[in-house]
Amino acid sequence: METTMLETERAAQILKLLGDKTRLTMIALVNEQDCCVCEFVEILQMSQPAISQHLRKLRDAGLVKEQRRGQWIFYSINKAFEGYSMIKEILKHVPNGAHHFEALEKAGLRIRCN
Amino acid sequence: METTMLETERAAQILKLLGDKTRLTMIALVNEQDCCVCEFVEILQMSQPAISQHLRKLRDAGLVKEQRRGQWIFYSINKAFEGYSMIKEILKHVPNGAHHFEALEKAGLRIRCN
DNA sequence: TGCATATATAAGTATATACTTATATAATGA
DNA sequence: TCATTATATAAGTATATACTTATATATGCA
Repeated sequence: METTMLETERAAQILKLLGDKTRLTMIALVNEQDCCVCEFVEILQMSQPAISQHLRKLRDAGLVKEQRRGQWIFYSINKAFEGYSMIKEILKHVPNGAHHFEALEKAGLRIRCN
Repeated sequence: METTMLETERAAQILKLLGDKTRLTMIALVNEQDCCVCEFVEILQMSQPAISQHLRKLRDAGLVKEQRRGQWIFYSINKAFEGYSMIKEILKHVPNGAHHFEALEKAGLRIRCN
């Protein structure tokens, strides 16, 4: 696994984005699988505009990508992002996002679209 | 090297502290060697109170330790900090602090005290 | 076409943050 | 003891941040 070096200022920008519980959880989630906005809302128990605003920050900075599938917009982690290797390391120290999806599945709230 | 897991909220707190160029540079510096306040001031070209206030945040959170040596107070990285293993990984992606000390040395501004 | 659902954006607001200047505290050395 | 140096703290301020509520946009479906 390669280690991409970042300028200090660039690294600080990325760390600042991750330095918020909501966004850090979001990244842990998309690191597991693609996730649509309404799923974020359900998992994080926050208002839809609040979720959208966090996602915009992550997308604008390039950490995540968005893709429309029908009426839903799915977010995924951007593996081409220059900070991706640092993010992956950070995520090794943070609880995995998978259990959130399992809980959603149990509650029947997981979106399935093709 | 061990990987200490953190709660998401705790990890976010730490990342937020590192999500500032000044503090991230400070951590990169103390990861190399102990550093006193006037050296931080010289290297970072910021006012002494601004430096002290950043150091207080890092110390209060446990990322760094302080130790008085005569008239100087030296700061060092706290290897016993629960987030230390994550920080070490992050620093692999960030420019090393060593060149700053070399520049100080050249300028004759490095403090030597025992 | 028209309504419902999913998402984004805009505007407003309370709080947090990173500085500034002024001052306090602590150690050194004449 | 007094002046100097190193550092911390306090108070003030401008800006950034993370929400809120209201509204706009886009898709799907009857």
